Amino acid sequence: MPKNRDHISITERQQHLLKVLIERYIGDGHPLGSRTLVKESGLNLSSATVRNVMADLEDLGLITSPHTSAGRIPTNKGYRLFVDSLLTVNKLSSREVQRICSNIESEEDIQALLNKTSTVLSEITHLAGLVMVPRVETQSLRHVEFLPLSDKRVLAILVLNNKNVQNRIIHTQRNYSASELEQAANYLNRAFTGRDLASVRKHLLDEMSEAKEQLNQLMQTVIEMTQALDITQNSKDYVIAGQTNLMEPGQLSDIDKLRQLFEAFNQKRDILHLLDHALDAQGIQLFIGDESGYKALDDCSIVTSTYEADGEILGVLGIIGPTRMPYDRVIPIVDMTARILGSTLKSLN
Amino acid sequence: MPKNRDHISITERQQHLLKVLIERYIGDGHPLGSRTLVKESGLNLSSATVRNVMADLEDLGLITSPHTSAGRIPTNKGYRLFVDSLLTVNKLSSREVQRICSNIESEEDIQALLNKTSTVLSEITHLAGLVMVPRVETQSLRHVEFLPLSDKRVLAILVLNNKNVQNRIIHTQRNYSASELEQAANYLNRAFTGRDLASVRKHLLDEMSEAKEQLNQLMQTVIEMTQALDITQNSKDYVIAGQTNLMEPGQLSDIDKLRQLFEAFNQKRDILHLLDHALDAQGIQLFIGDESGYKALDDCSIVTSTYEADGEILGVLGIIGPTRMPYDRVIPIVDMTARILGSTLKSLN
DNA sequence: TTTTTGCACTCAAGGCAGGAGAGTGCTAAA
DNA sequence: TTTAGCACTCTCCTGCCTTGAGTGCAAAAA
Repeated sequence: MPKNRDHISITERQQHLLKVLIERYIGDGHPLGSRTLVKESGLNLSSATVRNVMADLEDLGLITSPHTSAGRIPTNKGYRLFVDSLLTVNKLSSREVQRICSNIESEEDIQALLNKTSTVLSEITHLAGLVMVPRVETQSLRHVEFLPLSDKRVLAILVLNNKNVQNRIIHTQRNYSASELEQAANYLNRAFTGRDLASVRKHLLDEMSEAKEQLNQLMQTVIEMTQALDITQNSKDYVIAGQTNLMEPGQLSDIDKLRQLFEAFNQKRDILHLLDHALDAQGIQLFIGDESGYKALDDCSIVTSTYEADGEILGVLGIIGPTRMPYDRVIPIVDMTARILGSTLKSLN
Repeated sequence: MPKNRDHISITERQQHLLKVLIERYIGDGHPLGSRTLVKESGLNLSSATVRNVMADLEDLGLITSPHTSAGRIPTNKGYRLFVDSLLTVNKLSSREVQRICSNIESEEDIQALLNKTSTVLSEITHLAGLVMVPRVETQSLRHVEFLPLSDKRVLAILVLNNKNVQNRIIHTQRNYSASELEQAANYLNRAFTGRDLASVRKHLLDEMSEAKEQLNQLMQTVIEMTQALDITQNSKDYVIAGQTNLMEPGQLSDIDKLRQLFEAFNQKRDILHLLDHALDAQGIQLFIGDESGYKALDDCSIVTSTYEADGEILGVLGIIGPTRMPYDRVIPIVDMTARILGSTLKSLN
């Protein structure tokens, strides 16, 4: 994750002009020339002076020109400096907060909740919304159920808190009868309801490490069912909404880039890696352009925030859009949405 | 569903030339002029004669020219005539059949199975694959489970045959205790396991219509749980794969059209309506261009087939792509995939 | 009557030149 | 350090011309 934190020190004036340039460019997408910039900046300078400043900023790698005589646009490095030290984020209007709340809080099914959150993010920002599903290992067990299938397989159904129902097929050493499985499920339900998955699993694995022969029939069954709790496998996933916003005229115009991006969405792998990274850091995180390290995301920025309940990080959500996006609006929106989702999840238990 | 079946009668020669023109156009995407067409056709005619024929075909609305002096391309009506009476479908090579089989049959989870089927369809045709999830009402009940939630709500979990696990939250008249719900579930499991959902529901509704007071406590609970079986609500869904194939250079090139199409995919509504229509007719169904009746699909053709097991139609699958697609290849692929999915689903029970 | 030949016509696309507009970099003066 | 002046460089648009592919029509040939 190459992040240019090598603290470039630039003068007040350079800062101010860079800020104005980026804000303006984000606004209308046109490269800024010295003439327009000096007018916009409110400074009492000639365009020639501004030209010199711009040349310096270009030397620092903060802005660039698409071609001779076309004005300047920010580079990724420029955006990075901008969001790190120049950006003034507006607080959300209470109307917008209200809008997010009312959309999210009405959902009672967890899948619908995540979908809705993603949709709200995309609609309010006109970008694509991403919501990673809450980490399963932090969720607590509410109920388990096992059904025998043919060929030494068992269908395991886990109900977690938040009405989150998971099911998977596990392969066992031998066939089990319905009543054996029922007993095992009863035992698990009695002993572990309300405990989080990770600790349940750990407890059972510890038990397994004791000499197997000493365990009675029931416990052996229970132990074998433990694999149903191995949620590391397919638990990582995310929900996306509003991809089509990225196809709007003003946005990413190169169809080939767009295709690569959509392929990344479908593959999910790269996006999940990225979200995983964002999960490690608490709070807001930005990936600008190639900072993400994935080629398909080169022309994109991703703004994420972890969401949490009771101080525990449950997952991460955010938006993805072109590098040229209104960061000052997007950042507080992502932040607020994460808070609301966190508290909604909490109240859902 | 406006389908031009007003049997246009055209001469042998017209047919032959139309066939060659369409095949060629599907091949390379360039409009055909009289010169090239006569060479391609193998007929011993001058280009002028062919020009006259082409003029006639244009009058009949079967071909059109994008602009003066640009050769001719098929209209939707032309494609329709082509697939209805001119098309010679190749049988699939056993290698391709093998490819479909080996990909599909290895899946044991129903969701994974549908995803895989969709993916195979898209990969083998280089178009987007669609698979509608099997109609729930034809599936049989394997197991039910009810868990009490707060606020007069109950979480219902239905396990259908095919390892298909569904869950939904239902709102009840009053709060139920865990043991009440357990009894109700036990009753249902004992009485109805193996029967298909529609008949279970009907049976219970009949029972309900009897004077309510006469029912004992247990049966009243059972009756109230019936709503969990009301699967008409959110059961309709489909799986799509390979959308990005439609963004490939040769395919739909207009980004705005593409956006509308992707929006239709996300909305799901229109696509589901269309698939529903295809469900009514047994076997292969084609919608060419605006025949579908949905604006977003104007430049697309959809090839679908119902899939079935034991003579019962379970659902529908197919592909979607530009009107200019290799129908002779696509049709047998869709057909074969439907057969294989049907038999795989059957063996999954 | 059908097919062919010959010819005028149309249109898209590509190449080329010229002008306008926007913007730059450099140098010399303030 | 800032400014003014100026030459220069691009893109973009416009108009113009040419080329090539293809059409439609009418008269001649089969």
